[in-house]
Amino acid sequence: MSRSTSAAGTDPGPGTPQDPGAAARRTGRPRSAAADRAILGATRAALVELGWSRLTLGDVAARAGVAKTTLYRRWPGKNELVVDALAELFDELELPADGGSLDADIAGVVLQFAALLERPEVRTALMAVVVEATHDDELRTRIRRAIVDRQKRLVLQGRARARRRGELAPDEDPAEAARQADLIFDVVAGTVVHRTLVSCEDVDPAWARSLAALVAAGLGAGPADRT
Amino acid sequence: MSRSTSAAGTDPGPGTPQDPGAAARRTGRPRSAAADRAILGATRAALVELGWSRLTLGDVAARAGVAKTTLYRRWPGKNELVVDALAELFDELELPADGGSLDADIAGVVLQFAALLERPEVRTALMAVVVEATHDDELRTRIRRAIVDRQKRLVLQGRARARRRGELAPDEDPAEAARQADLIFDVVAGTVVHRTLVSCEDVDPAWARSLAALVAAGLGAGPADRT
Amino acid sequence: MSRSTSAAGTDPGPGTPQDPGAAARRTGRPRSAAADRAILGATRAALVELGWSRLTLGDVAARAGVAKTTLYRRWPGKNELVVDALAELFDELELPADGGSLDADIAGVVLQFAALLERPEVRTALMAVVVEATHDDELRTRIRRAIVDRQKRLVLQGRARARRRGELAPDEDPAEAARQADLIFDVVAGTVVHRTLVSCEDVDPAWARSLAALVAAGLGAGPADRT
Amino acid sequence: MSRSTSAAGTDPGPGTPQDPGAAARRTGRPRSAAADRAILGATRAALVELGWSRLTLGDVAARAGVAKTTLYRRWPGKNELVVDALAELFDELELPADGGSLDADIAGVVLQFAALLERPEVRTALMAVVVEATHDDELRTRIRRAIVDRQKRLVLQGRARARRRGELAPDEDPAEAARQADLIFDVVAGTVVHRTLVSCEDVDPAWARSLAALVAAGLGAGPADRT
DNA sequence: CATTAATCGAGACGGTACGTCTAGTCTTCAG
DNA sequence: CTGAAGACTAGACGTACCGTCTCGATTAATG
Repeated sequence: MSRSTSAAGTDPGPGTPQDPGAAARRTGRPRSAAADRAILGATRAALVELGWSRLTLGDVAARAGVAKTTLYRRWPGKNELVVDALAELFDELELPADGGSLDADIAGVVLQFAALLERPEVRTALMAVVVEATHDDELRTRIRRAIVDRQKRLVLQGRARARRRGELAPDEDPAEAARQADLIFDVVAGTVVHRTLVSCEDVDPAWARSLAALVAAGLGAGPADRT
Repeated sequence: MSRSTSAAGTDPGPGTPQDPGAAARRTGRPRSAAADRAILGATRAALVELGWSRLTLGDVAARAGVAKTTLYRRWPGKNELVVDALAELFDELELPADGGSLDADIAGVVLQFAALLERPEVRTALMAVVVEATHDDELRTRIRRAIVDRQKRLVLQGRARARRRGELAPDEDPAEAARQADLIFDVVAGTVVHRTLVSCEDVDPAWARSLAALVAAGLGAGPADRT
Repeated sequence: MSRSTSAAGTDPGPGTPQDPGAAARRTGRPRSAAADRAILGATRAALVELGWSRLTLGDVAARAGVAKTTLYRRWPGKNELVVDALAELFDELELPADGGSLDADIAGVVLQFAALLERPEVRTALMAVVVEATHDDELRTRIRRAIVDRQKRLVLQGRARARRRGELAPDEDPAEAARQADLIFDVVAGTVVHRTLVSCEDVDPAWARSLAALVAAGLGAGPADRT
Repeated sequence: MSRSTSAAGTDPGPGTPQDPGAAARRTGRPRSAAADRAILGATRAALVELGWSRLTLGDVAARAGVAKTTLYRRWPGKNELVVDALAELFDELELPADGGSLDADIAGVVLQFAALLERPEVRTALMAVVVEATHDDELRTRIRRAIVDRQKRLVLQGRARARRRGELAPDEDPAEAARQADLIFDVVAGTVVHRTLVSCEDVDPAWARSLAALVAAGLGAGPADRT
């Protein structure tokens, strides 16, 4: 498990774990790590049962066996809490084993991302916090750091793998390459989200292959042996 | 203005204006059409200022100079009201003038859709109601009818135009064709939404052309027989 | 029942009952008189069971079968609510039937006042609101109007009766008379309160006669026939 | 300073200073006497600023520069803390110098007690703890020992002095004498409290003389044999 | 002098009540 | 019957204190 950002909450100040050697929080009773775990777990469970809009922090606290204050000490509100609760799931995203071709790799990423989006807690909450971030800059950067960047990494790794295989030409203009990677990311993630949330249809392997083919073709990736 | 669906709200039964000949509501004071307009306008204004989650119906009623009762007589709740307020904007979507090629047509649709999504009230509210619809079937149909189908029409019209131009082969398998149209729709709409809401970057013509090129290439639309 | 001040609450504005003929509250649903009664009754019941410091407005609302908002619409807080709840009891104070002598009349007043103070809701709450009024001018005037003046009236009536009987000389200096009435009032009320709350002993007729004798002697009241 | 009772607080068991010879607390760091003083002082200061109901122990601790733990180690709660904070002030009560007559002595006591009650911390807190004691027997005894008995002593001393002067007949029936002393105590203390808290008027020497005259007359203290 | 054990500051913890806000309904009067 | 006004029930909100607890760091008196 690689995340180290979240759960530091409202007032991480000096002394959060990723601040080693610093004059960490010396004094007072330390925060309970068990409470952190219980709260994030309870949040996901409540999302599954109630959905985003019926989720209340009082209920989360009760499920976690924790006082409301304990919750508010760590997160400023529902939005931030849910972002961190989701982030723990996105931690597990990894580039699937090499599928042998760009098509196959993309399809693998699509399926993995879709599997995440089909979890009811993600389905109900992911876009909800994105919507909230519309009017909240801090929340937006929190989402970017905790969730978006984690996904984007897969796109970059996949591109690198395809270049190694010779399916994609080496980057000539780095800015252009970044632009293209961003586009791919928006296409893959956006399409999966739209399919799942707006069109309300499941992502099956056939659909994933269609999308992957479309993207790969759009990238002008010839078959690997074309070199 | 072409819509005729909405604004019938809670109690559409007999008596909606477009229900001629029926034993329409005979008696009592008729509902004020001015109130309808004021409410939908106030809803959009409030969305711009407050965003989705801070929007309250009491506030909308106050802005519209209308009693809460009047509002609840027409719409069952915040979700439905906002869908109708957005729908008025989506009414204006039309397939842009023929750009001469599939690429150009797609880019035109992308830009038009992006222009809508960059309006703050749409940005904040569109996905919000979609999220709410996750647990609400009626709302989902309402959104589909008032918003989604209106967009999808553009995709179908664009495909038809491309086939007339000879860029796309005529449909062989109608089911396959529908599946492809759905994919295109998810790709275009999903990517634009993701770019706008998650990546938080504006859609400029260059980006629109990139996306259009990717989609067109993915469709296997060569410059076609035009070569 | 003579009171007409209370229960108008926070925002009596124009239109409270005692503002007849004025452009009274014309519009909107009128406040429920039943709720008023239920709340004040529930307040007294809760005081009896819980005492002042454990009394919570949420509990009062629940007992009254009323929402908390209904309660806060009428009273700004616990202090004011309790003052009005007590005031209804003090409404019933009246000068006892003529006892034939100043002594007897004073003893009657003492007993009547003591009977009120021995009710558990009064015992626990009366001085509590007085204490709160230490830092709250508005509360102080509310107490004065709703409770204190109602008691003081008895002193004035008793003095008048004694003068009619010839036990007390007619007032020569009105200012001096007022000062004396105030002193009597502080002595009678203060002593009974102190006996009841601080010394924690019941007021029996014998004690009442002792106090009455002391006060009457201090007033220099000869027996009535002394004229 | 004569008090030696308080400050033993929660855990007086073995080890309070006045528990000599016992197997007193032998080991460990002794409690800071400075903290005791700081806490009681901070309590009075906070009472002056905030009044009884807004006084919080967290605030007292902060003012005293002390942790909440330190405070709770010594006193079980707000009530007991405030009683001890007030008690330090009542320690200073003494029977004023002989005024030459019962009247004058009573007036002196009245003025002295009134001076105490006009201190804002006493005004707001004295009756507050009495009210709390309504439902708390332990607190009632604590108040009686720390405050009430200290005042009552003055009444007894004053009566003794008056008897020595010949203004009062020697006690015939001790029970009757006790009853009379209690009455006097309730009259003097109760009246002063009522004047100060309920009527909200200052006690000036003229008023004190009026009250003293009334009480002395009621006691049947003629100028006695002095005539 | 080292040990020992209670104290200290700091602050997290589970609770409870607060007073406010919003949702959606109901009740009154005016047109 | 509509519409404005506003009271109504219900319940979540985020905050404030309570009194307890867990830390690491001081201190005296004891050994």
